[in-house]
Amino acid sequence: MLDDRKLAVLRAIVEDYVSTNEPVGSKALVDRHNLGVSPATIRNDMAVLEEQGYIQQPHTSAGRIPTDKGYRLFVDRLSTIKPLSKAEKRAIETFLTGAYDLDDVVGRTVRLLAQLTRQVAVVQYPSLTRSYVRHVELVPVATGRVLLVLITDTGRVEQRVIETFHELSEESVAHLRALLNTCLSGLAFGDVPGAVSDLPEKVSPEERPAAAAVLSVLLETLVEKHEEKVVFAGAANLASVDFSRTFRDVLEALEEQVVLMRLLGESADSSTVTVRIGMENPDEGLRSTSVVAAGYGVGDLTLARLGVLGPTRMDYPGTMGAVRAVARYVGQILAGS
Amino acid sequence: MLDDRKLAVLRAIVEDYVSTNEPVGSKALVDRHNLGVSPATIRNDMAVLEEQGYIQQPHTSAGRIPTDKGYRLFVDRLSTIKPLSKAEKRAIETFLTGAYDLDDVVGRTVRLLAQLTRQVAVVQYPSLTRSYVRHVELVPVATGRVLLVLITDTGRVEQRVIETFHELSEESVAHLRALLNTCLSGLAFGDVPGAVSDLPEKVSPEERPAAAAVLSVLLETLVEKHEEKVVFAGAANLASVDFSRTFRDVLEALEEQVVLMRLLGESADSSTVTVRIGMENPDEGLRSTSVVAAGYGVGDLTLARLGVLGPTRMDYPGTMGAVRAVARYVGQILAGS
DNA sequence: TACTGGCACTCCATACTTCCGAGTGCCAAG
DNA sequence: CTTGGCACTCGGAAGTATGGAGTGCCAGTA
Repeated sequence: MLDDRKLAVLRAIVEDYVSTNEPVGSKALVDRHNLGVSPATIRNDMAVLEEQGYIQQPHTSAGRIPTDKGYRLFVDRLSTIKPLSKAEKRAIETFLTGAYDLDDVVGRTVRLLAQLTRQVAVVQYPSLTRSYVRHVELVPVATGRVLLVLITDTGRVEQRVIETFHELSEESVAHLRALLNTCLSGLAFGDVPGAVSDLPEKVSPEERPAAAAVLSVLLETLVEKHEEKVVFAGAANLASVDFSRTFRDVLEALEEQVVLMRLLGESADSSTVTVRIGMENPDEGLRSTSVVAAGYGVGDLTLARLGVLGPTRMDYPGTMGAVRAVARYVGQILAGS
Repeated sequence: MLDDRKLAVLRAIVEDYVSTNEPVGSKALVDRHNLGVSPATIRNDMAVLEEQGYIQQPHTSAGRIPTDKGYRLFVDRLSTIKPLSKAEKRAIETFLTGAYDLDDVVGRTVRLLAQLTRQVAVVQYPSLTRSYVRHVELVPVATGRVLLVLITDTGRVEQRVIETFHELSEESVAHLRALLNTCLSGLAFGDVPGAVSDLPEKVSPEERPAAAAVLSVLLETLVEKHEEKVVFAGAANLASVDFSRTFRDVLEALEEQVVLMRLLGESADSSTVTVRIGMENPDEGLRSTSVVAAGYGVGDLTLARLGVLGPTRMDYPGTMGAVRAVARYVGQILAGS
């Protein structure tokens, strides 16, 4: 259906359009790429490509620009991920080493990715579900209130203030803390719910309501809150691209945690780069953008995802290379700490 | 120099320009505000105001718009802070109650403020220097690495991974932890450096290097890192206003922590609202914006600042009201938890 | 002295027109 | 299947009115 030359034409159109941001015509094509044929031939090919929905013209008698479908074909079959240059790799390394806690790792990563791709970068915090409990700390902060601090083996620290309603003595808190630690230390997060179910029975009756409160918050923290945390950076890079109303929509979408989460999509295999183009995006305001994302984690374990958001008119091979590289390095950093 | 009517004219110009975003002429002025004089008289007044630098015309034969100096006079002498409506107050309350940790409080606050003012909100995390140490936790996370967790009386939790270089036994860690806690619990952060100076001498020689590493990180955490943390929200609100190149500059400035810090300015008395207009801003990219900021804290103690950034053409009374109100509520929330 | 109406003038926006050229589709010939 | 030729389309740039909001100034009035 599409012979080799037509594919070459599509590839050339995508590449030219990405770099010039102007509809590309048949003449310009034969000039810049040495396809050994005349413009008229290219025009025939383009007519076919248009009929099949891979390219379109903004108005009659203008050049062609790729459609979402065209980009999709380009990404799937016509391009290969571009490895980073030596300099870029070095930049990643120097930028990411020296991070001193998880917040810092994530923060640096998102800024790095934004800078590298000159687009908006999005990074999800590593999931807790695959982590192990390293330590649980319970600290009274006021009467009727204790602070629960949860430390994971990946160095992540979670905190919640808990209303116990009943006053708790120092000893009760200490007791509860000891109980929790012996009960939970080393446990995978997923196994925690099962392990604590009988815990209230192990404490004296007057401590029981407080223990129940602590437990309910603990479980809540584990399952609910944390898949959600996502940060982004590089919004300024949006300005250079396209503005108009789109632009406001995109910014609004970016500030919605929920949207941001969906943006990165379902977890695929670690460090496989996935691309979502234009209309393929779930969110309304992002219909004119593309998302390049990859999972990252330690070993085979995908802990979370990170990615880049930009205009559909984007340098896919380069962006995919950057995303893949950063995802790998972050994995290494996490494994090392 | 400027009689009452001229001041009234300036006020009217500011108000009209803010609400319509169009240069305001003499005729429109007498129509909308009932100053009891003719347009010609107003023109004379405007000529004087222009000569003194309070207003200017974008081009000959257009209406006048306020200059930075004009806004300054307006804010200082011609307007009063507008209290929030009942509904808005209720909104603040419902929005801020139910926050479960410091991150959450700050996150909600910044979103609330952005929504309330329809501008970009900026919130600085409460300073640590005025806090007290509630608890110190030391957890080994890998050989040669321990995690230091610092819990404050305001419920803030700080964490850092420390390279100890030497391996530490469980007992050593426990010993160090106990030592730190007895030494530091209840201490004001400012007093910590003095209190720990002789601590390395209290441990056995083989633990000493590790203890030193822990201490140096501890001190670093206390003094350096934390004044810095600032977040913002509502960038989408920038889009509606002015774009052009300015816009990119502003976004870039917002993503720089350092700039963001300077933005809020020096700490004045708690809940006194300060305004910085246009050129008064320290940062290059923000010369066409104004910042309305206030300190917040518990009681007389100013813990940090928060504020709003918008175009110089801004509803100052309303924005100042919102900032002041939010600052107060946040103080209450912090005091309560 | 302070205000007012009148008047000539300025100049920005807007709309309308013209015009160029890049790009197209189609066709007949190689 | 490819190619050169050709008539056609149409968006964007550039030029040209035109209307109206707004100004500054001045002479007249209270």
